[in-house]
Order: sequence, then structure tokens, then C-alpha cells
Amino acid sequence: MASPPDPQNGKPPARPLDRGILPQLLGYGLRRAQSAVFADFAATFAKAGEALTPGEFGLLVLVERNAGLSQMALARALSIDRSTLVPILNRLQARGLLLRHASPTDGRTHALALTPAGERALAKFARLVKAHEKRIGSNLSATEMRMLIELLEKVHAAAGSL
Amino acid sequence: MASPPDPQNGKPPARPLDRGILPQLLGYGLRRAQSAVFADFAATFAKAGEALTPGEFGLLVLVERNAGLSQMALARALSIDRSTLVPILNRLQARGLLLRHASPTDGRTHALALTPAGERALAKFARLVKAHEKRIGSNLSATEMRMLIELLEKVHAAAGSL
DNA sequence: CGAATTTGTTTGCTCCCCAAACAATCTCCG
DNA sequence: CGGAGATTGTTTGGGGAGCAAACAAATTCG
Repeated sequence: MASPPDPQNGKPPARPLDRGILPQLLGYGLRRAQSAVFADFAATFAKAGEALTPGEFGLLVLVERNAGLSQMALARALSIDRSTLVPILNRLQARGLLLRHASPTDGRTHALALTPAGERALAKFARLVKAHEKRIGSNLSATEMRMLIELLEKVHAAAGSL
Repeated sequence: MASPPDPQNGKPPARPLDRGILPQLLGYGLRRAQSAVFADFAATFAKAGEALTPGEFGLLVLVERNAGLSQMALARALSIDRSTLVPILNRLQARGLLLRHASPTDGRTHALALTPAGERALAKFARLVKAHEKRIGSNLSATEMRMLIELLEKVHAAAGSL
């Protein structure tokens, strides 16, 4: 009954697998696109002799645009636990990109800010990110790109409101 | 020059942060949508008394549709290292969903297959995934959903071909 | 047959994530 | 004013995902 999986098997072409319903699932497409994009992001930075994750880039942008931010506010903006944020900040601080200033108004919180070196680094990172974005969008028209981002935001909103 | 961050600060509304260029970045939208979708996936299964990750679901579908698959072939299909796959298979096997059969033709490889319980479980999982997909797509028309999946595939192809 | 390759596993390392506990600080209410 | 309660940042502990390198067993190829 059980038909042999592969009659004439030499081993060469490694035929593509049957993916069943997966290709019709949004979650599946999302994960695949995301991991490909992540890989290109890492490659872009590696080729420029830099090392940064998408998450770190987002964090730096947030700190630059909202100087004086507390760690709790930042953790909320990133949707991560405040304890998760600590080692990430430690690393960026050790790289000299960011500082925890003492808050003059609240002794509990730290006022986060980029260092001058952090500002310069972020400017370079932003250029790399632009090149990266251009590459991952190379198969899409400008209209498609805008629509894609808009649809993703709708998904975020739909899944986020629970 | 430097205007004080917040003159009349009671602390109440926690105004939204300035996200700078992030909202225009595909990578950013992708990460946000993905994490929201992941959360809904987990919540859907938790509410049904089940525990499964999107990755595990994809793995089970692949094994079901390609019975006899080797671990290497599966790892390649999932784009992960073969050593990463081992603990994942161990866990699914410990749950009784999946078995490593001895391959009759190649003593090195394992022929992966779902157990009967695994088949039944996957059938239930597939129902949960369908409900989950319906929920995360609730803000999108059928046309938008198809277009979104198609655009994601284009991104995967663009970023993947390096 | 012997050398080279492939497969699955183990070990070691890094990173992300959360939950719980803790000290320091602030807020609020009596 | 003073103490109870809440908030913030940190540490610790646990889990999972991921890779690289080393290894034994088995296969393939010269």
C-alpha cells in the first residue's frame, strides 16, 4: 500500500518539497519574507564592516528622535519586557553609541540619549538601511512598496487588537 | 534652543513616540506584523489548550506531505542548520506526534513521519491555524490578502537571491 | 578496498524573551 | 508629614532559536 517515496532516486535535483497549504498562509509568507530580509540586513552591514541588528537600529532611531526617553518607555515602544532591554542597552552603551544619563526629575529612571559617536554611527547606519531597503524592494514598484507597507500595518492592527 | 521635552508633565497620556523613518521601512513593518501575528498564533492555540509555534506547524505540514523525508532535507526546506533541527524533532517526538523511522535504503538518514496521533493533532492544528489566519486577515479584503501574500513572496525572492 | 562525503548528534557559544524577586525612588492618601 | 503602594532598573533563572565545530556511522566514489 505504502507507495515507495521515490522510485528512480539518483539524488541530484532534490525536487522541491510539497508545502501543502503553507504558501497560502499569511503567517508563513511573513516569516519567510522576514527571515530573508533579516539576512540581507545582516549581509549589508557585514559588507560595510559594521554589525547591527534591525532591532538595534530601531532602538537607536527611537532614542535619537526621543532623547531623554526612559527604559520603560522604550521597552513599551519596542513591545519587549524591560528586563530584556537591559543587556541590549548594555551592549550599545559598551560600544559607545548611547548613554544612560541620570534623570533630573525622577531618580528611578534613566534618560537615554545617543552619544556624539552614536549620532554619527546612526547616520551611517541609516545610509546602509536605505541601500538595504532598496535591495529588498527591487522586485516591487513604488506603488507596490507603499501598498505592502500599508497592508502590513493593517495586519499589525488586526492582530494587535486582542 | 533645546526646548524642554515636556513642559506640563503630569504623566497621563504617554504620548506616542516619534518613530522617525521607521514607519516607511519595509523591514520595520515586517517585524511588527510578524510579532503581532506570532502573538495571535500563540494566543489562538493557548485558548484551545494546545501549544505550538508557527515553525512547528510548518514542520509538521512538511513531514505530513513529504513522508520519509530526511532531517537534512527538512532542515534545508526550513532554512535552518541540521543541528538546530535536532532538539525540535526531539520535542515533537517526545510529544508523540512524529517518529524517526530507520531508512531502508540509507543507514545514515532517518525517514521522518507523523504518528497517527500526529496526523490527528495536525488536523486539529490546521483548524486552529485557519481561524487564526481569518482573524489576522480581518482588516483585509480577500483581494488584499492575496496581494499581500504575493508581495511578500516577491520580497522573499528579492532578498533571497544574493 | 580506501579516501572523501554525507548524515545525525553533541557540545559550546550567542542572542532574544519572559517571569519573579529586589532595592531605590516616587506618589498618593490619610 | 508619613507610611503604603506603585514604578523603575537590575539581577537571576529558565526556555527556545540559531550557528559552528567535532565526531561516529554509513554511504559513495576513485
